[in-house]
Amino acid sequence: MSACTDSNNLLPLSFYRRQDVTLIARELLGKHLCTQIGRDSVTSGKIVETEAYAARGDKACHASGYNRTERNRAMFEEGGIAYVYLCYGIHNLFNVVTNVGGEPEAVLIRAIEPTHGIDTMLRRRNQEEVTPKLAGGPGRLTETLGITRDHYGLSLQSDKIWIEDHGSSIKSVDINKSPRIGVQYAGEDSKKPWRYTIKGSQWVSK
DNA sequence: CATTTGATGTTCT
DNA sequence: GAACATCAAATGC
Repeated sequence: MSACTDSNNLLPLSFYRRQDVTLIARELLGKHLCTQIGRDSVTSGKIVETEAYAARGDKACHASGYNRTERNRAMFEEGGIAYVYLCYGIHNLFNVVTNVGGEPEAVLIRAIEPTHGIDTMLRRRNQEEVTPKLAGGPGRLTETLGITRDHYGLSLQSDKIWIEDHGSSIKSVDINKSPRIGVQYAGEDSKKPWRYTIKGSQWVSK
């Protein structure tokens, strides 16, 4: 068993295939994102920051208006797979595809609190000690976990990337809601409070 | 400290 | 050719 804890904790496909992406984004807080890449040990951390995106009524979404492109094709699939894309020519950003097929919605994972495989994560990021810079921010997080576009479209029940529920759910009162980062181009939709963080966590991006 | 800039490569117009 | 769901290093106080 290569999982960081117990495969009984694996998030089921039914979690991803629900119709409310902002609910899923909030419920992903406190879950554990895990990877096992190549011959490296398992690396994982607790999700502390997410953002929701939807094709319907959200100009910030890559699939806004149900516009199909080569890049966003994974978002049109059934929920429960990875949508990874290159941002600013440098960074791979990792999203969880949600909802049913043909209804493109996704949750961008923006920060984790590192928990397992610390040595491997420090090596990947060329860091000496664990700080919020290690995995706080969507580009840092993928580098820390070894996620690249090679994992585009990969199932989140695969043995490379998966998400576990360790039983803690974050209460609504403990979630901060704010506008999403870097989406001014979306006009009015940039004001939607679809960025979610765990209140008081030192691990969220700055 | 805060703010600016340079890096980098797809995608879409 | 412009824009881009970013980051680290350099510069300005």
